[in-house]
Parts: sequence; structure tokens; C-alpha cells
Amino acid sequence: MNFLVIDGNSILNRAFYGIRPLSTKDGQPTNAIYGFLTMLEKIKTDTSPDRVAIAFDLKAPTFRHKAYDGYKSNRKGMPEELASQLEPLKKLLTLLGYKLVTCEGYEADDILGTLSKAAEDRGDRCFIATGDRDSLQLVSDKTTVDLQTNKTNIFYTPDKVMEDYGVSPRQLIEVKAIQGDSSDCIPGVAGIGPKGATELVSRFHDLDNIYENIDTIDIKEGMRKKLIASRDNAFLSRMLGEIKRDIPIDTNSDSYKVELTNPDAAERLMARLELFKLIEKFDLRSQSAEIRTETAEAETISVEIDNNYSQKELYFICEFSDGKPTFACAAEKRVVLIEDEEKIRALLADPKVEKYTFDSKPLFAYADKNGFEVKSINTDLLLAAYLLQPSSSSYSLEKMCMSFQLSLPELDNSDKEIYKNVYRMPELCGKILSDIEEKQMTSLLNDIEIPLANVLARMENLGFSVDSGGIKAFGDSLTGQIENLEREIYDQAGYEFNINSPKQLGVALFEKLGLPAKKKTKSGYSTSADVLESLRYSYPVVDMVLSYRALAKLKSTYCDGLLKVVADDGRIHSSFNQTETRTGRISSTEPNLQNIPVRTELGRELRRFFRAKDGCVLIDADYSQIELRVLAHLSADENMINAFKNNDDIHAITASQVFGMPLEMVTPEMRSRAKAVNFGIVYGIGAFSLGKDIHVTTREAGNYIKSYLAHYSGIDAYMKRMVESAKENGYAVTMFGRRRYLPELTQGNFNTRAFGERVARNMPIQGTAADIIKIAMINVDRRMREEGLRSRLILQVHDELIVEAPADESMRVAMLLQEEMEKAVTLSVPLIAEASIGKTWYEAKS
DNA sequence: TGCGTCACG
DNA sequence: ACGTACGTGACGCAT
Repeated sequence: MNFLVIDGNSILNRAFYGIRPLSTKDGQPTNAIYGFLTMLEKIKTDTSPDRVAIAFDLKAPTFRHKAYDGYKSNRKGMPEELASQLEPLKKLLTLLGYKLVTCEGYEADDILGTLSKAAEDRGDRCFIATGDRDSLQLVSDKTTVDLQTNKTNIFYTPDKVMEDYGVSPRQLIEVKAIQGDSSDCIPGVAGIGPKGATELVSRFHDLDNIYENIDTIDIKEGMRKKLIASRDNAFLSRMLGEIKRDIPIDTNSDSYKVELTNPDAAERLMARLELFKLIEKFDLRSQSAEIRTETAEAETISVEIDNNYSQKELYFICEFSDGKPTFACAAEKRVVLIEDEEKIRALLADPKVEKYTFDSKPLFAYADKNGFEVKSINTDLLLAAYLLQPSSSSYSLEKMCMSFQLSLPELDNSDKEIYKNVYRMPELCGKILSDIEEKQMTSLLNDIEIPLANVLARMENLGFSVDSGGIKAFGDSLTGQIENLEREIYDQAGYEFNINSPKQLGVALFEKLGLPAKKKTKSGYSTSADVLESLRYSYPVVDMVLSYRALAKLKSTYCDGLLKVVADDGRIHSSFNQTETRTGRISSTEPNLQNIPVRTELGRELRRFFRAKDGCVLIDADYSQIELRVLAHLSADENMINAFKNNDDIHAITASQVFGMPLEMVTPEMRSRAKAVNFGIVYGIGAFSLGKDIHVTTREAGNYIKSYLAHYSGIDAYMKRMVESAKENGYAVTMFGRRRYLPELTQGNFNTRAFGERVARNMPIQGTAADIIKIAMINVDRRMREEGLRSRLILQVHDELIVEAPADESMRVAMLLQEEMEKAVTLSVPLIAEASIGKTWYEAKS
């Protein structure tokens, strides 16, 4: 029989520091719980246990023998974020059927020792899972320690201990008694370290033998003196370091059977902790469902087709297959399916039917394709869920039901799980909407996100017309140049290798060619652009590699990548995701049209192949400095507000202020540094990174920042306020009430917290700018349609909107675009947008 | 699948 | 003493 003993505190610690911060929407940290359960599963797979015991230290030790005074007392207490996970974890483990073991007055180590001894005495195999090397002294023929290290685990058998430590497991106690262990307050023998201790023990076996023969053994006199001086400490240390194997705990094997008797409660607790992945991993759904069926408590409902179904308030989801919609509506004691397409269209178009759904964009897209309008979308639970938890990676009705503890019905005639969730939509909407209301995001949802979904749907449908032939020809011309560069690089290196492999490239440059390596990554030398850039003028081969990289990127990502996604209508239909970013921006995928090259001349050429269809032109309008203007407004900094009111060149003004000289004397170099500082401020700034960015010392960069904040003292104060309020509220927030929760701010880890603080400074700015352009999009779209124009939005790139317009509408639409963008909101500084017109994106981007 | 890299705002 | 600016998505490689 295999007996597994888990060192609970040790594994919990590993989990806490090894897993990035996670927390529930109300701020309960969960990363250690998640990590613990994941590791537990892994350990179980590795050791196939028949019995499992989980040992925990008791939090408040009551009585300790005198000799134990101070023992381990200098260990730091747990950080609060970890401590708050301990009780939920214990509760969860109990619900999952594990027996937890604690013992007053003893450490978890002693529990491991006692249980492993008992297992050995019974003739069982014992595994001890821990992250703490102290337990290695327990290793024997029958006991293996499964040591959990950073990335992996190591099984310690007696041979492995001998290999790593040069002594037997039992002798580790003797070694420790001599070398001591400051973290455990074990004094050891003063002046003898790990090396000396190991040598003594391997030569003379143990303390008793050493001290019995202390006058005669063949060692240096200095060492003999040290040993004699610390004699008492050595024996005390051995007592302290030796794990006890006979403490009063339950050692009966059968007490440690794992029996999942209450999966339902376990599932509920996991749902409360929002650990949905684990529910699946532990397969709790089906197990608790089985039990539910057994107890026959669950409500049973049916799924019926009723094409005449209608209500004033319709709660439904709509699934499409081959473009044909099916409605699944929540109804009294059943789920009603509507399959009649005419009926569905009528419902969607009927303004008197209030519609509550999950994911409205496909509905809007369907209506757009079929020439009608969706009316009265009262709510979209997907968008609401995003506003409530923008950092979530995916959203589903199922998760929402679980996190609100809504029990799901049984279906008597369908196995489509989704219908169970649909059935709960009325209650779910109530809970979610009151949550939205309470957090003052109702307008954000109703006036921005839902109308925007409609706009995005139409943008996706319309797509962006491209010249496939042109892209193909451009790609072919790149291929020739890439092959030439390849040959020259091989020639320089003296052999052929894969230039696209950072690993092989690193070896070629920094080993074979002997170039000076600057940075290292986990897997070798860094070959990133900023490293290579510094070498390109000294080494022609580096220049070639950089050119190769640039061309290869253009070819693979842009030429090949884009050609793959051109639809039959000759247009590219990107997807615009509205629930992806933590700041409120939209993202673009398959393909990403928000990162089409523009910064280099060659890359920008690609934009010549993005063109308006015949008879049309493109109108491209972008905001000028929207983020800095938002910052000026939010911070109410007088200096910056005045600069924008005067319509000054903000980077030049900043330069003159930071460098303390008249505007006329600002050089382009100074302006560009000031520009970097302005960016840095928006990003949350650090002197080190700013210095690296603009190639000055950290000290100098620090001075720039200091000077900047002195001149823009309103911004300084604002940034401090943002961090304060994020710490207080647990989230950062935009002008329109969009939130981003920041559990990072409560973390003990310095870097994590610093990151949280930067985000607290950046998100309100980036997010407010995102809110503003969303408003502009909705207004632009509405006006073009209301005014009977045939011009349409086709793309948004964060601060830029692109419209495809019939040539004869171009001037009017350019004005309209500019106007709507500028008046989307009123700030204490003007919002400026500039529009230009061209046949291609290249031409239209001024 | 994770990493390194690089394209954009 | 610590590591080092915000937000994205796609590609190729290596495991």
C-alpha cells in the first residue's frame, strides 16, 4: 500500500510564491489554494497513493519545552494574502475528503516523521511531499521524499541523498547538528560550515563517535578546538534538528482513506473561490450531479420547441449554425426553442420586446447581414460580466451561474448543458444588473458597450478591402531579399543555421563569431533588437540579421498572414473583441489589423494594399495626443491644461520646462527626450527604463522625472492620488466608471506591488481614452446612418478611426468624423482630431 | 504550450 | 535589496 503524507504548510508556501496572484472579484486571494490543489493532483499522479494525510502546523503553538524556546521564532510570519487562504484551503481539502493532521506543540515535520514511521512499521511504502529539505532525514528504503522545487520535483531515495549530500539520510541529522541552521535557530558548531560538517560525518559517522574519540581522531587542530568548544551546542542541535517519529497522532492507516462524500459542497466552495478550472479538473460537476440526481432534489425542466413563443421580456441566447439562428429562451418551468427564422427576426426587430441576452454582437451582425435592425437589447450579460471582471480570460453563463451560486435544473429531454444556464438567465440578469448598478456602470454598459457591439458587428461584416495581388507581389519581392540575406549571414557565420531560432542565432553570434553578449534570457543569449542594435554598426553580420528579421516579419506575419484571411469578397474581416483588454480597449484578431506596420518606410508600404473599393475613398482620422489630454484633464494640472489650450507642441513645451530653457532653444533631441518622458509618465514611469529608452543614465533619467513632476505638480499629486485610491478601493477607474481590479496592490512581493501601482496610474488614462473613442464611434456610426450617408466605419486603431466613403461623401464625412471625435466628450482641454483622405490607407494616413 | 521576438497604439 | 514603463496579437521555435 502506498501512503502519501503532504507537508501542508510547505506546499502551500511553494504554491503561494510559485503562482502569480489570483483573486476573486471581491478580493479574496486564491493563488495559493489553486496552486496547492494543482500540486496535490500532480503529486497524486506521481505517487499513486492508497491513503493520503495532509499535515499542518498549528497556527498558535501553545506549549513548548524549554529547550524549544526561540526555536523557529525568527521565521517571518505569513503575509496576510497567504494567511487568508489557509482556512478556505483547509475547509476545501476536508470537503474533498482528505484528513488533515495537526498536533499541538509539534511541527508539521514531526507529523511527517510519525506517519512515515508508522507506515514503514506496517510495511507500506511511504511518500512525503514537501518543499523543505529538512525532511530528507526521513528517507529510507521504504520512505521516499518527493521534493517540490521551483519548476519540478525530485524523488529522494537513500541513493539520491547519498549522491547529493555525500552521507546517508540518517546522517543528515548529524551534519545539521554540526553546521547548524540559522533559519531554524539551530546553533551547530561555531566555525564549521556545510563542507566541514559533511566531511566529519562521512569520515566519523556521527557525533557520538566524534566526541568519544575527540582527542585522537585525525583532524586539524583548529577544527578539534571548535568541536570541543561547541560540544553542548552540537548535541543540543542534534536534538533540535531531529524530527520526532512518535508524537501522539492518529496513525491508523484507514483513517486516511480519501472519500469524496460531499462533492456538492466542494463545488460550491470552489465556485465561491471562482476556481472554475479546478471544478472541471476534479470532475466535481458530474460527481455532484450524480449525487443530486440520487437525492432527486433538483428541479427538472423540459426543453420544447415553440415557434410562437413571445414575451415582453425575453431572456435568451442565440446560436448560429450555417448562418441560421436558434433561440433558446428561459420560460416558466422550461426552456423554449424558437427555430422559425422569420419569427426570430420579428422578435429581434420588435422594439416592444425587451431582450436580455449573452453576447449581442452576433445578433447585430445577423441583423446587419439581413437588412434589419435589432431593437431593445436591454442587456448583454457578456458585456456586463466584462465590466464586472475585466481581467477574466473568458466568460460564460455557466461561470456566472456558478459564481452567484445559482443551482442548475435537470433537463428531462436534452443533454445540452447550456440550456440549464439559459434557464437561470432571469435571476442572473437581476443579480448582475444590480451589481452593475451598484458599481455605477449602468451607463457604461447601456450607453457605450451595448451600442458599440452593434457598431463593431457592422465593422466586422463590412471588412477592409485589400489588393491581394499587390500583397502577393510584395511578399515575393521580400522572398528574394530574404534569401540573399540568408546566404550572406551563413557566409559570415561559416555555417548554416536557423536564423529564426533565437537559440541558434545566439550561439552563432556570441559563440561562433565571438561577439560580446550583453543580456541573457532564461534559455540563452538575448538576441532582441535593442541588444543587436547596439552591435549593428560594429558588426556587419548583425546589421544583416536585423534586416533579415525585419523582412521575415513582414513576409510571414503580414504578407503570408494577411493573404490567408482575405475573404471571397476580396476583403479582410477582422474580429473585434470587446471583452479582452483589462483597460477597456478593443482588440483585433484574425487578423490583427491594429498592428499593421507604419513606423518604417518599407513596412508602411503594406498600407498601399489596404484600399477603398471602387468609387470610394478612405478617411482616416486620429486623435492628437489623446492620452496626454486626458491626463491634463484628469489631473487638472494648470500647466499642462494651458499648454493644450494654447494648442502648443506639448513635447516641445515639456522639453523647455524639464530642461529649463526657452522654447526656441529646444533641440529636436531634447524634444524627443521630453516625448519619451511624457510617454513614461502615462505608463507609470521608472527612471531605469526611461534611461534605457532614451539612452541616458538612470540618474539623469531620474532628474528628468523629478523636474517634470516639479513643473507639473498637479500630475504629481494626481498620480499619488490614483495609487492611494486604488489601494483603498481595490481598483483603478476611468472617467466613465470602468474599473480594473488590482489585487497586485495587496501583494507582499515588491515587484508585483510596483506593477500594480504603475497600472493604477496608467489604467485611468488609457481606459478613459478608450471610453472616449468608443463614444465617438457610436456617434459617428449613428450620424452617418441617420444622415443617409453610405460611408461606414471599417476600423479602429485605439486613437484612430477609418471610414470607407463614397467619393462624393468624402468631404462631408471627413468633417463629420472630426467633429464627432472632438465633441465625444467635453474635457477641460480641447480634444483635437485630424482627418485626411486617400485612396489607400497609406495615402489617407497623413 | 511557453518563450522570445516584434508589429501597433 | 529588488527589477525595471502601459495595453495588445501573431509568428516560429523548442519542449
